[in-house]
Amino acid sequence: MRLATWNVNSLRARVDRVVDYLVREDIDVLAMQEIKCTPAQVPLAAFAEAGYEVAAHGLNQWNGVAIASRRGIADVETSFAGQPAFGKPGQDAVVEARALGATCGGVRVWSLYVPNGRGLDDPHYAYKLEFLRALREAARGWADGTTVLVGDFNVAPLPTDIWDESDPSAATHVSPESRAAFAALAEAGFTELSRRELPAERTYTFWDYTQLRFPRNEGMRIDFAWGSPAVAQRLTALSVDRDERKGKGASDHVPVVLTLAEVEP
DNA sequence: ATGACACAGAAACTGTGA
Repeated sequence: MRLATWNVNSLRARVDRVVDYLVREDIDVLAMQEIKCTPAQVPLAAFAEAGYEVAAHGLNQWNGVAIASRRGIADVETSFAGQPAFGKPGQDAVVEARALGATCGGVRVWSLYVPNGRGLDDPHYAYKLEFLRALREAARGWADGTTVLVGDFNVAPLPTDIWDESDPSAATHVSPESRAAFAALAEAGFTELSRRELPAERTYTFWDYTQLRFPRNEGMRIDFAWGSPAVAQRLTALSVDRDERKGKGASDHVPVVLTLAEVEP
């Protein structure tokens, strides 16, 4: 099975590129983040013509997560137990569209969009840390299954995962608290699968649209795949599809794709 | 060349992203 994760930065703006990618790269399951639309607005026909079903969760133009699969898509959940809510002061807090679980081809897939954090003194930062803490607690109950947690974690775990650790726009991605909250997912029994498969230096999954960040390869590695032991055992390959950042109409993130050995039925 | 922000929704700008 080939399973990918991709922050698409608007599914409606990117659907042609996304479906082209699925077909060209022979992807079975794609977890998407930042679809920026409601389920009713998802361009289902383009996926269906290519043989994919889609489950989506989106409340408005912000955030939004989805999974496309040609291996079936069952038991959809639109949040995890304990997932925190967020709201501006004076507004009701809402559990945002940042997690979608579904079972595809025998693998429990969670498409995750961890809050950015915005700034170290912003309430959004506490929300980010709480989201990662709650995810860790929920994940303890998933570790004995065939489960992957994939998506945009908005954390650059190591100094080598960012072109410049002093970039002020990435303060919430490199803070000790964010890095500790990310690393603590291992306490739930999961393993981050990309680390041993990718070169350590300057292997990024995101490049800002501005300031020639992509041609200069000034990016961040913030999209990851955590696997339960059953998934980690089946991993045969993992790569970053850097070419998807090229050209007009690209997302600012690229896909991370995993190949899992098939199990005998 | 891999190239100089993009998206959505509301309203001709603002919020958000990282």
